Amino acid sequence: MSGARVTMRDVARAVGMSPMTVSRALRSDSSVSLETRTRIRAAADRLGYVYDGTAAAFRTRKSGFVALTLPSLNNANFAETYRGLSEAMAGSGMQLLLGATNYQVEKEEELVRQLLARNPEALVLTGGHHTAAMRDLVAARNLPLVEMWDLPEAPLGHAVGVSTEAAMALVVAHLVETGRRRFAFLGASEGTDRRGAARRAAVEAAARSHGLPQVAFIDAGPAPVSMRQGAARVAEIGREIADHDALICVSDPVAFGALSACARLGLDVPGDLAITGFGQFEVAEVAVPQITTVAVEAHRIGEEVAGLLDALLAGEAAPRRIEIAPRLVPGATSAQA
Amino acid sequence: MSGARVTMRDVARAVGMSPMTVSRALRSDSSVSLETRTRIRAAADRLGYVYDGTAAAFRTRKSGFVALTLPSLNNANFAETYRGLSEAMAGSGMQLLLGATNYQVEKEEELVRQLLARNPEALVLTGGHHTAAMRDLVAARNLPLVEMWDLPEAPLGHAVGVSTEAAMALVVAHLVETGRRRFAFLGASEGTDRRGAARRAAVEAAARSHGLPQVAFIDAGPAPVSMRQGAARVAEIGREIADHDALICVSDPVAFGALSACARLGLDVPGDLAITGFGQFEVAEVAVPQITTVAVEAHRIGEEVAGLLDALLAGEAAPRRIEIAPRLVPGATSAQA
DNA sequence: GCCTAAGATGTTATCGGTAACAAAAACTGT
DNA sequence: ACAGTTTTTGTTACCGATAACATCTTAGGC
Repeated sequence: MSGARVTMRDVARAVGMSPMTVSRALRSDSSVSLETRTRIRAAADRLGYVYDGTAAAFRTRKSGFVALTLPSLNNANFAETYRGLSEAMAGSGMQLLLGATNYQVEKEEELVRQLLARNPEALVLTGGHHTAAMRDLVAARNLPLVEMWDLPEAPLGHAVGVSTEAAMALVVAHLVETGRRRFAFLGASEGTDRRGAARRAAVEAAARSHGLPQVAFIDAGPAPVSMRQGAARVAEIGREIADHDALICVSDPVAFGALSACARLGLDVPGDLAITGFGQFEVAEVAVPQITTVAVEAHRIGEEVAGLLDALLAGEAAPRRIEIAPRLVPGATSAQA
Repeated sequence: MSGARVTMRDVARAVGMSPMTVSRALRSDSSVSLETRTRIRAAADRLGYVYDGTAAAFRTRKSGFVALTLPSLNNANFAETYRGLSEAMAGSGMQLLLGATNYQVEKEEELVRQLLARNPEALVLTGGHHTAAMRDLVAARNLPLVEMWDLPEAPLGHAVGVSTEAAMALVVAHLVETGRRRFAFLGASEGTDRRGAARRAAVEAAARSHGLPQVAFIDAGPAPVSMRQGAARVAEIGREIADHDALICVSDPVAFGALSACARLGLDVPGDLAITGFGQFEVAEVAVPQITTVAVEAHRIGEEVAGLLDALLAGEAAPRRIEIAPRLVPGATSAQA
């Protein structure tokens, strides 16, 4: 049952070979004969041997960890990026060490501290905004570093992400084409969501370049904002929301909330008001009417990050910024006015 | 920058003491005199010493990890449980090591192997169904083990979860009260989703006990099934779906998909058909009409698991099973017929 | 046959902390 | 002042895997 743990030595004894050979065999290494290898594998299974990564990490001074921060797990896009990353890294022997920041930069700093204590071989951060202390922390380590989703002009290390400007320009252009000009942006309170703020700024810039009037800002409360907040805020405003003719929402869940509230208010979408979201969440496609959104290849972001890491860990050169092109997915919530 | 790395031995030499004393001083062991401790701390700083957690983990065989498997991150309930767990464990110095199984038991086994390689001090699994090899694997380790969400009669270790029977009985009773009798269950294909299959079985049992006719099964395809699959399947069936008078969906996202499809088909919910979901996802509350669902305190499951782990890691006794009571949240999709 | 190259396996010595036990130094009360 | 405690420091022996180097086979060339 319990007893002493099974080590390579035990496996070695069982097959009458040296622990070194067992080590080589289990790491699927070249120089062990096929027969020996299968014999060792079988013995290991039989004895219930489990590889001790801690010991290996200690000896080789390689933790096998890639540390990763995400704002939240409960977000289809981040979850999908995680999947892409984890699938693409499956063969590499690296393990992901995940932490959630709940959208707070201070939390991120603390989290990164904890993650660094595990001696990760690389660090992947979501977002391009960090505390100064955090930047020092990672600079001192001199680790391969990738920021994702955002696409800073000057990344701390490398970056894989979407140009917010490009993405929001698509939305604004589309709304202009379908005849809208009085825009409002629905997102989280000032200062609580950098990514959202960047989207808003990009919308404003695009609106200016189209010669549109000032874009109104509707505050849905502190981040994270989702369906509930979107719905509540629009419900609170009531039918006056239709003084605008397009409501650009910071994300699809928020857009869905707004859409629901409109339905309850008896407003016609897109007749009285166009609504757009961001992120191509499932709810945008399934909602009635289908919500206009921007698709970002979340899974591919993960894959590209994995590719970068692969190169960086192998000491190869790698592109500093990888831009993932956003794509407009026109839905029925912004059909021709 | 860096030459040879600075170890405790170097620090010890610098202050003329033994490495053991340095070790104690840096861990703020009370048995080191204050003066010695400050002297050692100063020397460590001066020399640029960095504590090697890997070495400590290796020697003490305490990794400070709690390993955790989740079927998917992209699920509000699991994400919330993760949050509950991680928040409740924040002070304990333990770190969560997460892996996603994508709802496959074979994947779970492989994943658990990887996680065990990190010498976690406890293991938390989502679900109560595992491969035999996995059960052996964890039995051999003799680790504190908690299964969550499901509530097996005989847990491998401990369990925190919801009684599926109780939950689905609430739904069935509610539908009977509001005048429905011709039930259909919409969920993933046979054999691809244990948790879903259990819900279906529970619905059938409850229906029998109410003397209702056989519950029809509508196959939404292999797990995981979500909004898209629910919508597609109902769209495919068309208006005949209303031959039933209640559609019990395996989850809220599926229910929302079904609801959308009904809207597109011009069916009146709840007039032509009642719809229920499971899990109190945000979409259930925000959808129009609001979807009847079953609330499970996902965050609390995480907290309770953390409490259990706390006790188990301290070597204290702990309850074998903790049952979280489900609660019906009646929405408009099942209003009185 | 003999010799060399390539292939397969073995030996030794750690990596950097810390548990367990041992001992010296500093107190305590009588 | 001395035995008994308590506090502080030291010694020894690992934890389990693997890098580096050494050794033994086997195959093939001449």
